[in-house]
Amino acid sequence: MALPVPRLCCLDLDTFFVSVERLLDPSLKGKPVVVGALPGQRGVVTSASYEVRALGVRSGMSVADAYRLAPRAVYLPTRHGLYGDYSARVRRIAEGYTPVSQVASIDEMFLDFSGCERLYLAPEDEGPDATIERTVRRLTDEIEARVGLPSSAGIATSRSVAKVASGAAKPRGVLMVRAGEEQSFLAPLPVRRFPGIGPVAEGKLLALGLNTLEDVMSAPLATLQGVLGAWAGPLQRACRGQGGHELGRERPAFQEFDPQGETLGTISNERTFREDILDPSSIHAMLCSLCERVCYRARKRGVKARTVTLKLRYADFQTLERSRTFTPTASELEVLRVVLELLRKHRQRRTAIRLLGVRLSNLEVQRQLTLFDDHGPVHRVVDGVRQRFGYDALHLALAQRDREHEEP
DNA sequence: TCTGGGGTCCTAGGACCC
DNA sequence: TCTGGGGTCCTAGGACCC
Repeated sequence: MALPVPRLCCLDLDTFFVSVERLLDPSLKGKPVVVGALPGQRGVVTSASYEVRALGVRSGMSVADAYRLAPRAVYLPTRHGLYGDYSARVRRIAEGYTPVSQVASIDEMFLDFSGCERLYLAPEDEGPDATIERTVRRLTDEIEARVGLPSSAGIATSRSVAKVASGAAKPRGVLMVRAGEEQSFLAPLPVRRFPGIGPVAEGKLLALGLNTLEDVMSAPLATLQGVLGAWAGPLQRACRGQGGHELGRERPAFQEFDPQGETLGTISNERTFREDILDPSSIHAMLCSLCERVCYRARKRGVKARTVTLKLRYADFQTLERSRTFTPTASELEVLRVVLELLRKHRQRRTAIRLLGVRLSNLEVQRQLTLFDDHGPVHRVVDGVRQRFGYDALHLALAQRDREHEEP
């Protein structure tokens, strides 16, 4: 008896931020829309409608560049905090379809339909592939009907091929790459389309004359290793459609949740100034505000950080990060003290500053709270007020000043 | 009018310990 | 007077993703 064919599905919302903005303002439908920042502001495109993509606008490019290509488009600021609820609604629908799923980002998730063929079998289906394909189509239809958001999906035997397929299916498409057809599907595509190959790896491959994924599949392994190092082998196997778990970047997909192995990740906030600054009080106020923000998030998650990192970007874009590890904390005053020390010690140039950031890492779950062993009465009161009246209800006095530097 | 903000993962060198 | 490795932690930086 043949082994069951794995059926991984990558579900991806089409032009997600633009689609949500259109949901809230239907007059945007059919219009060229760029989400990112207003023209004249510092920012990059975070979502571009198909109308502006036709003009060459791509997510990631500066809004200034986008404006040159599409001056008549509607420009909207990215409203972080608005999109999460829509993402969660989509997730809940999708999770009703398979027992095993994994969230990859705010607009992308993976579903494992392996072994679900019989669950969804319909009389008209011609084989298990047709059953799964029809089911995924039903899922994207349901998302559109109930949430109002268009999506696309790719189905394949491996995670990375499913991901590439979902991109090829857009917009509003479902594309299945059948077992054994992975290589013929990937072969003609440019190398950059494969997940994990970014601008740097692309440049190296092109310099070797490797332009398509077929070139990568058939290149001698030693050649690939010469430019990509240890990653070459797993990449080549993944390009051949072999295995879904070998890529280092891909955490073992669809594993059981393991609380022991679960990493607590990092918490960071950073901010680009509207204009580069030198004024010490503005710098201080911004750092104060960033420390407040990350510590508030840490306390909400019930974690303390052992490592604090300061990020500093000068006007000419030179960027450095300096960190220090010490006893765990989630107190903004302690974090601020460290951050100011790092700044004093490592800020060598008098060049104006473009961006400041604060990151908490090496996170630890807090010990069991007792009456006298939490973050202290001040934090309890502050966090309580914020819970009721919103984050901006209270700030350290110094942080106030920096609010004048933030975008409206 | 160049270049956001939130992440993950990997590498590499040095310190330190056994 | 010379000379190990292995393991772990810390720091800095870079590639990549959405």
